[in-house]
Amino acid sequence: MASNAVMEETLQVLKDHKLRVTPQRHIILAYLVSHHNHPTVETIRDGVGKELPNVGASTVYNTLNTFVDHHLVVELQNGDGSTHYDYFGTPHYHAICTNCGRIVDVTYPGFSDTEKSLEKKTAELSGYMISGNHMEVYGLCPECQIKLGIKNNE
Amino acid sequence: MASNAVMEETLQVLKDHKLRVTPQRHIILAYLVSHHNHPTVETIRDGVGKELPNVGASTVYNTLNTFVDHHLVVELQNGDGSTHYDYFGTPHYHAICTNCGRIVDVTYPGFSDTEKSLEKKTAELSGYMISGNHMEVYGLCPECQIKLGIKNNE
DNA sequence: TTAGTAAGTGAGAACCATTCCAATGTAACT
DNA sequence: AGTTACATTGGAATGGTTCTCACTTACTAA
Ligand SMILES: [Mn+2]
Ligand SMILES: [Mn+2]
Ligand SMILES: [Zn+2]
Ligand SMILES: [Zn+2]
Repeated sequence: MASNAVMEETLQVLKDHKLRVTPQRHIILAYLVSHHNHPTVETIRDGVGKELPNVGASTVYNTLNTFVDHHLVVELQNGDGSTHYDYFGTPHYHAICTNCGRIVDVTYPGFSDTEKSLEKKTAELSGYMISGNHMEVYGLCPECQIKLGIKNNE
Repeated sequence: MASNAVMEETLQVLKDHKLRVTPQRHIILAYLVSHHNHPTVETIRDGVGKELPNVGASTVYNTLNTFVDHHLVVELQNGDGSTHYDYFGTPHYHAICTNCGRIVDVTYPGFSDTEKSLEKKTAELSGYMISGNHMEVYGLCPECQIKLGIKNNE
């Protein structure tokens, strides 16, 4: 469940974006703000089951699509067939395990400069009017390295 | 249709990867090598219709998945609902139009260094054993800028 | 405070890209 | 040429996402 502070913060975020404040939107956004597990729609429905026992799947999809349109949330595919969602409060990118699908956040000092530089170069070379980017790095997560016998469990 | 040189090149690529050389694989790979339009499965089936009039959809999917497994081809989503495929002979990344879905190739001198640096930092920070990355930049393509009245058609 | 209204919700049907299946065909090796 | 493991095919199945529409609700302007 989301803390009082998170509920206030998300209420303000919805208002700032001129989105109608419905219980569904408020609770789903609060869930995303307080969980960084890159959940699927199914995971989100389970996660908000206490507060929204009868929320429709279409409502969750509609809500998330609205958040994506307003750039509050980003979509991620990790190859397991369903879309994952991520509240994007602070800039970061993702490392995705090619074996188990685990998604972890990554950032480092200077990442923002790398990003800006990539966008600037892209604008010059392509003529596109840039609005954003996605960077993902693929590999085996530490657990899968052990599981597959590639790295010893020290 | 693919040139003789492309047919020889792709034949060798299949052999190098120890893939059985079937007409379907040979022709589909040749199509991808000689078309940089980031086609969907439907586009590919149309494109090889002359040489493979009765190719099954499942064969195209199987073939492409095999190529992806062997890192010959990468998958791209541009939000239009179906997957796009790209022969990845030379490293580059993509600018994707958020309005019409157009995908264009981008690269610049030093891009490879940016990539390597990102992968190295990611390995250090996440513990993942890195095998690759995807970088995408989003924005409005020049045509859509004009179409939407954001840029004047000079 | 109270309509009035545009927008959001929910259950289920529909959609459709992709995968699965079982039968048939074939590339590669001997 | 014979063997065999693998590839191809068309059709059925799958399943994540969108659509439909009757109902409800959050905002707004008297
Ligand atoms: Mn994240
Ligand atoms: Mn490309
Ligand atoms: Zn893993
Ligand atoms: Zn465009």
